[in-house]
Amino acid sequence: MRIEEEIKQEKFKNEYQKLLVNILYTGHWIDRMTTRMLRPHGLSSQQLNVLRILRGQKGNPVSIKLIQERMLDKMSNASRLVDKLNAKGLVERSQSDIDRRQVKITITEQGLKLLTKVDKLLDNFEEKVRTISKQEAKELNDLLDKLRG
Amino acid sequence: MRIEEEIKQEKFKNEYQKLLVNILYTGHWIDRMTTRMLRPHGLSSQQLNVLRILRGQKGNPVSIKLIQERMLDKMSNASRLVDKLNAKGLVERSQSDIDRRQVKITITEQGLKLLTKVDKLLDNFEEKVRTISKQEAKELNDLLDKLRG
DNA sequence: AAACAATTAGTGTTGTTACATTAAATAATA
DNA sequence: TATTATTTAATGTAACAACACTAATTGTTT
Repeated sequence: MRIEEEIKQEKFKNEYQKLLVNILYTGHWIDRMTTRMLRPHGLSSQQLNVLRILRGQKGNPVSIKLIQERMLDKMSNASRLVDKLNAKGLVERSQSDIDRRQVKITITEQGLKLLTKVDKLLDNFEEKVRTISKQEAKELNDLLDKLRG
Repeated sequence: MRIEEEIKQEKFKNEYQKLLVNILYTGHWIDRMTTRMLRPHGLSSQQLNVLRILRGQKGNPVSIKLIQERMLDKMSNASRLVDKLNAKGLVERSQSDIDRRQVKITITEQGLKLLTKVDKLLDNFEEKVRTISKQEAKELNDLLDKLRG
């Protein structure tokens, strides 16, 4: 559906302004979809992001700082997100021996299990997005990268 | 900058998953930029969105429902946003005569003035985005529309 | 007309985000 | 070594978002 119809605005100042709106809108759209899929499992999309980062480290403990750097939304409070995941038993925290400022976070078995379950759901969403070809997806990726300069 | 570098993740499951992440990331990026530009003027990006919708109606009074439909983020509380704008003297509200459930919102002179000031700032941001060609911007727009199905 | 359904705005609540600030530990420098 | 700067994590705060729910009004059906 054209962005003009989605937000019922037929005219934009130019193609660039329309693009900014379109990216924002599509981002919200993706966020909304994934949030809804995650809710029944008690996860927010940011929490999922953290879990995936931890899994990406193959069980190696990871500092809050590293999580922050890798997050989609860098300004969010990794500390508090980890708190919540910890309360649910999905991650564990321990003190670092080398640097006592640092905290080491690892994903638990339970966390990994939840991830695999949730991944399947999100695969379904990804399927829906395959209305564009692989080549087009690559073009989009390149253009977005270029856009951010 | 490539998305891989931005979030320090070198591998994605496939081009589609990368695309979802890339759109989310770029959306946040745009949001962050505009939020920062607006802050000195005491506006949030959602509030700006509402003001622009009102301006688009050329002074005609508009219901909360219409605002909601046209907003980028449809689930947000148009009521409360209008409250804030009203408190700042940027919009006015009155009761509708035909349907007493409805409320009519109009943008004030002050609101229009603020908008033109802020528009200039945002034009600067738009300039930054012109690293891609007009043709590429159009391609991006079309692909995003196609993606959402 | 009466009963029921739908629409419209507003509110209560919970969680999240952005940003500033603090506290503790470590690194760098005089 | 003592002092200062930097790094790391945590927290306080204000604003915003998502969703469910309520109240008032209007529309529809019998």
